Amino acid sequence: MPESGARSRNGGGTTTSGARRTELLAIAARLFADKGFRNTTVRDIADAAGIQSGSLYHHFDSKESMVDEILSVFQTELFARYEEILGSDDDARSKLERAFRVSFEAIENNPAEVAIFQNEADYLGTFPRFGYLADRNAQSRQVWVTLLEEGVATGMLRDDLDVTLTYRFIRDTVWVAVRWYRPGGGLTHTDVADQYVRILLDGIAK
Amino acid sequence: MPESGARSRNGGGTTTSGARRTELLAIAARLFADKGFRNTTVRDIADAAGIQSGSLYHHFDSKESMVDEILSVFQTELFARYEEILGSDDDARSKLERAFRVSFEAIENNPAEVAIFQNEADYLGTFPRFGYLADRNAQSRQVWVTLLEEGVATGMLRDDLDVTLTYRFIRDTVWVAVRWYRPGGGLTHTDVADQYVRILLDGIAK
DNA sequence: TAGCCTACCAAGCAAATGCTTGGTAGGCAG
DNA sequence: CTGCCTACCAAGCATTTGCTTGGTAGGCTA
Repeated sequence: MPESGARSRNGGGTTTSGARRTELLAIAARLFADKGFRNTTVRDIADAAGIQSGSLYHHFDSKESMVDEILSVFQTELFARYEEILGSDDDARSKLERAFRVSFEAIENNPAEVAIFQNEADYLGTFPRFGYLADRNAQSRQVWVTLLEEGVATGMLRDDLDVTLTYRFIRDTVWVAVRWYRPGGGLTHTDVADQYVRILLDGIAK
Repeated sequence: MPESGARSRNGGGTTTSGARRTELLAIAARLFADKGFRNTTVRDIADAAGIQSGSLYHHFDSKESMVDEILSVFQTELFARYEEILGSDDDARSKLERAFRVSFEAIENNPAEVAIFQNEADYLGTFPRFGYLADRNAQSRQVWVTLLEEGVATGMLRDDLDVTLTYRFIRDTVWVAVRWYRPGGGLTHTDVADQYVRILLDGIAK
C-alpha cells in the first residue's frame, strides 16, 4: 500500500507542515521551556491546545520529535547569523558587539527555544538523534573563540586574556539572561546587550 | 500512644539523624543535581544506595523532604558566610572579592546543592513548604546590591552603574559556572574567582 | 459524487511513578 | 533473656506516563 502523492504527509502518517502544526509546536515550546521537557506531558500540551493527547500523534511521531523540530529549526536560523558576522569585514570590536546583539535578539524573539536549549541540551544530547546539539555547541565555541582571538590579535583585547575561560564567561552570561529577561519589560534587549558589552569590555571599576 | 524517649525518631516513624541518613542525602543530592528533582525517581536513589525504594521511607517522609533538607542545610551555611562579609570592616573591593570567593568555594565544595538550587528553585518555590527559597533569593540580592552600592559610594565603582542589572550579571555569571566547573580539573576555584573578578572589575578590553 | 485529505475524539494499554504495608534480622541496654 | 532500636526487604496499590487503535466529520478536487 504505497503512499500516493500526498504533499504534507510522511510514511508514518503524521503531517510535516501546516499552520496547526506550527501552532502546536509553539505551544509545546512554551511548556518545554517553562516546565522542562521531561516534566511536560503530552496531555499538558494537548490541554493547552484544546485537543486530546492522542490527537497530537496525528501531527508528530513522538514528544521527542517535537523538541527536535523546535531546536533544529531555531538553531539553523541562529547560526546563520553568527556565520554572517564571522564572514563580515567589520573590525573585531564591531563583530563582538554584533554577536552580543544577535544573541540577545534570540532571547527576545525565541525565549522558549533558548531556554529549552539551555536546560535540556545535556539530557537530549545523550540520544544519537540529538547529536547535532553537541555539534552546535562546538560551533558556538568556535565562533566566540575566533572573535576573541581576533580581538587579541588586533590589540583590542588584553594580551593576557584566557580565551577559553572568557568564552565560557560570555556564553554563560549571555544565555542565562533568558531566565530573567522578559520582552516588554523596562529593559529592551538592546539595552541589555549594550550594558553587558560595556561591562564585559570595560568592567565595572572606575 | 505518645512517643517515648527515642532520640532519632520523629512522630512519623522516620529517622532525623544518623550516618546512613547523611549518606543517602548525598546520594540523592547528586542525582537531583544530575537529572533534576522531578526526573529522579525514588527507585533511582534506592538503586544508587543499594537498597529497595521502600526502605528510603524509613529515613525520610517523602522525596520532597529530601530536597528540603539538602537545600536548607546548604543555604544556612552559605548565607552565614555572606553575612560575615557584609558585617566586616574590609573596604568595598575586598568585600566584593571575598563574596566571589565564597561563591566559588560553594561551587567547589557543594556542586550538587548549588546545581539543585539553580535548577529547581523556581519549581519548588511554588510549594508553601519551600517559601524560604524566595527569602534566600531576596537575601542574596540584598547582599550583592549592598556591596555594589558601597562600591559606588566609595568611588571604587563607576558612578553610572545600573546596580540592579549588575547584580543579575554577577549572580548569573557566578552560579552558572557550576555547569562546567569540575573540582580537580586544570583550574582551581580560586583561579576562576580571580579571573572572574578581574574581568568584572576591569573588563577584557585593553 | 467518489475519493482522498486534514484534524480530531474516545478508549485503552503497558510501563513507570511515589508511597504504603507488614514483616525480618542484627545489635545493644537493662 | 527481654525489649526496643536501626536498617532494611518484598509485595503491591493508585495514579500518571507516552503512545496506539479504530473511528468520525468536514472540506477540496477530479
